Amino acid sequence: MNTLVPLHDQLVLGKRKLKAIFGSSPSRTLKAGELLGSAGAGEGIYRLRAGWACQFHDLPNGRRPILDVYLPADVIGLDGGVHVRRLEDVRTLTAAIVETISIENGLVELVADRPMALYITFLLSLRQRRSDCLLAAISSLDARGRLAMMLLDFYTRLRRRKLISGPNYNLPLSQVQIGNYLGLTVVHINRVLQSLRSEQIVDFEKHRVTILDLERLVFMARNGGKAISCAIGCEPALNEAAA
Amino acid sequence: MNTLVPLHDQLVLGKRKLKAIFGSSPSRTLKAGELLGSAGAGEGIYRLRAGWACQFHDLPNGRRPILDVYLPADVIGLDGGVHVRRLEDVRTLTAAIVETISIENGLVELVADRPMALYITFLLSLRQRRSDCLLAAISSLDARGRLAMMLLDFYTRLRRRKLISGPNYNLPLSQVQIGNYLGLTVVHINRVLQSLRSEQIVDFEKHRVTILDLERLVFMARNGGKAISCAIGCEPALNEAAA
DNA sequence: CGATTCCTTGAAGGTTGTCAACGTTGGTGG
DNA sequence: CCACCAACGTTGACAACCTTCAAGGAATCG
Repeated sequence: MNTLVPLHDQLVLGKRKLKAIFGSSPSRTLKAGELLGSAGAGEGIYRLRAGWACQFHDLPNGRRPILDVYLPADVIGLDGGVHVRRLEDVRTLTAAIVETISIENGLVELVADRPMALYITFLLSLRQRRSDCLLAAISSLDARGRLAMMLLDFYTRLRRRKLISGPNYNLPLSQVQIGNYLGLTVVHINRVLQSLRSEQIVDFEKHRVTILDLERLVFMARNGGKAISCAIGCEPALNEAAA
Repeated sequence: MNTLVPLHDQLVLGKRKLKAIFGSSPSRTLKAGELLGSAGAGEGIYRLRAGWACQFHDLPNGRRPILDVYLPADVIGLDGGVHVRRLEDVRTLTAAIVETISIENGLVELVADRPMALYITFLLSLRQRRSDCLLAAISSLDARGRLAMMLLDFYTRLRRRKLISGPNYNLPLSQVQIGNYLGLTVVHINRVLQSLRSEQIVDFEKHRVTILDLERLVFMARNGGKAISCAIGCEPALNEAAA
């Protein structure tokens, strides 16, 4: 544990460096629904200066589940920087400003710097962690639990970045897209959203989320929708390591 | 694309270096069901020289979904190498031999070498890709599709590493664990497995998988269980970029 | 041999999907 | 300004997939 502080310092340094590189990179303004990798053939590395984006995964099935949702300040495309093939595509959900590192071997150069290499592995593990949480939620929570998880996730991420301060935020996903993200159908999403509103837990209207009862929302995101009479240890705690 | 070959060379070099480091690291022999990170307090980086392992995610719910399954030669714990907190734990599924890089800041040192840093990001993106596929399967395939996906995934991974050559392999997961991996219950896994056997598609008995009809299995892993009368483009193709 | 875990089977019920229709919204062009 | 269109939201009825509960049998291990 004695080497933990220098590690942290290196991460901070790497973060700063990467930010500087993105800052001096060309930035584009995109409208809602545009592909991030539209221009060139090769994959790039992106950073959302503003706006939301999301990552699809095309199935031969015809379905297009959403694998991840990116918020302002997120870095996109670090995975896949080494791969050749591409099953996914990333699209903006809103109008957005994107900073791009377009060099084909961008990752090769970034990784040459040790703090930045560390920070990149850190970012990759963050994305992995998001996938893990979503996966856990989808495979073991019912619809209400998943919805609660999603709404809380966006809420805490926005809050941590100081993009919001109150109990409400803008969620630029249609109900169809929410369904594709959570592995449910529109119809069901709609019904669950209504029941959540009628129970004064969350309100989602006109792409505007208002959290009415944070405690119950947290509880549902952990335990699923059906009320479980829990004896011990159900005190909701919202602490997340903000490394 | 002109810089692609050197990138590939660097990856090969990084792979070799990492393998060498693991080779000269202490290796332990574990029995089935043991924690990988049992000994020390800090997290380590592991490599399975032999045996299977899997990663759980504890939910306050009481459930323990399985997030990933590791096969021989897989590297474990690169994600989380930077994190402090830990929601997951990794356990062996069989008796196993594990090579360990136990240094608290192992990742910091590894990343200092550029080819190795690149290879590590490559490994991280591989794991991410597995999560993405599993997520896509769980959120948009029915039980038969998910099971087909899983069985095919292990099959191709083992085949690519030349650990098997025929149409059958050893799968050290109980039906309960398969359920936790695919987001289904034991009972249903059991029924679906039986129907797959009765239809001469796959046989799973005594932890032994035998693929009887690869073509139909691939089709189900892509389109789900219910027979869809597809007009065009349903020729199953098993090509995967073996980067 | 006992004990535990695992597999198996049945019946009943619930959460979710499908289908279909209609209302709403927002943008576009005449 | 209005008509049109497309995407999105909403609602109901019904079916299907899957879960839950319960119990008995098989396998594994000390």
